[in-house]
Amino acid sequence: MAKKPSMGRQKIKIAKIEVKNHLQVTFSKRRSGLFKKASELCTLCGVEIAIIVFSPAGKVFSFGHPNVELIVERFLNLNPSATTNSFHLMEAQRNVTVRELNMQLGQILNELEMERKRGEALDQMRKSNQSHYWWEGPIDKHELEQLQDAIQELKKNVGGQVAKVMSQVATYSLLLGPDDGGKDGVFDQYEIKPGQVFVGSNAVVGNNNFGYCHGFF
Amino acid sequence: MAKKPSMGRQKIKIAKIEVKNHLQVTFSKRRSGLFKKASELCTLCGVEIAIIVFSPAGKVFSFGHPNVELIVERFLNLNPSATTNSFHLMEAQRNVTVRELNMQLGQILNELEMERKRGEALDQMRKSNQSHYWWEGPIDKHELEQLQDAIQELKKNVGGQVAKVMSQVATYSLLLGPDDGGKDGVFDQYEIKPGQVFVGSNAVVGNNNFGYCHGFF
DNA sequence: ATCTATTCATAATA
DNA sequence: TTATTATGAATAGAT
Repeated sequence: MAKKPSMGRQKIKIAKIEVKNHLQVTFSKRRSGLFKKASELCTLCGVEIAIIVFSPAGKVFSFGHPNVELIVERFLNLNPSATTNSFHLMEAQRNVTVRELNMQLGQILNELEMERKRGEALDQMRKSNQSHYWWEGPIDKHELEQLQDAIQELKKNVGGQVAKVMSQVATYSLLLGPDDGGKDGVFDQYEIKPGQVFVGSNAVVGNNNFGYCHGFF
Repeated sequence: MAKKPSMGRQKIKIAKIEVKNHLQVTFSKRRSGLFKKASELCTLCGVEIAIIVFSPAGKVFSFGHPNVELIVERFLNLNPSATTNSFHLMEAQRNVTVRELNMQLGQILNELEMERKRGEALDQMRKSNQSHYWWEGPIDKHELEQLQDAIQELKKNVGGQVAKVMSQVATYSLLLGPDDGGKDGVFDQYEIKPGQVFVGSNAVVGNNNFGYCHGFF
């Protein structure tokens, strides 16, 4: 039997591999190689990495330390640009605004409740005024004072609340800008079948323990 | 001059490099190597990749083809779990909240309107009593009308915003599908200084043209 | 950043 | 997919 000396690794041109089968093999090998390099970088340098790969076959492979989501989240938060950006900014802003609006609404409701109760006094008064000349009788001045105070309060408090709310709304509008209609969700042309989940690492030299990985090896 | 035969590449243990300077050098080299591998994988296999690296120094480096955001977005959309998920939950809750806020607003506005009318009645009453009673206050119809206008404005503006927000949220929820509980936002311990932007690729063998890259080399 | 001597990754093949 | 092996590439250490 003659030896069959493999040609060993041959130099290749970095260009799209056309032979499907060949491509699949190369993809598999290089993907695992890439993930291994990533894990080594994590361990050696104590960095945090996320890698997401969409294969032409429509599979998703990902590697992440400590996990993809965490890193992606961080990236999106501190990278206010493009699509992501408007979305996240909006999120944050809306969050704040809604919360505050809610609080103020609560206050307003309280004010209204108070006003309504005092308003009852007005009703009573008017009723009694119908039956006789109110300015002649021993009118309950106290009630009227209360009512006046109530109105003043309403004006002060509710008016203030409204002003606050309005200014917030104005700010909100400013931040959001003139309703860009906002595009939502991006969709890919692939048929997506999530890769299997892989937890921990094997086949990785060293004592790495990377928590999260899709389609590793 | 005697030759100085370098030891060449030495085998290293895959473990955290402690010598800071050394670590920095290794990080730099391996990061560029990783990105190069990634770009080659893109070209060879026609895949789409995003890599995000948080250095211990708090810098962010990223590589993406066609760009990081697109891929990350896609990943999050088809991977509604963990962190991502908190978004959904938050969205849903907010959806409810906004809806309720809207209702409350409506009610409040109605009630304010009623109170306003009552206030007018009081005003009339007070006017007729003007000459007789000292407790006349500085409350007048005009001010109440201003308040009404303010409320009207509020209704218009806030109402519009709420409607927009709600429709967006609804669309978002639909796209993302049903929620399944999740943890909340994550924050990192690093001081973040975004890396420099790099567009295009150099030092990459072949004719790759990757559109987006942070801190490449 | 540059230079080797080495280790490591992987193309070809089975 | 896994294994083999000869070779191309990446890189640790030093400059």
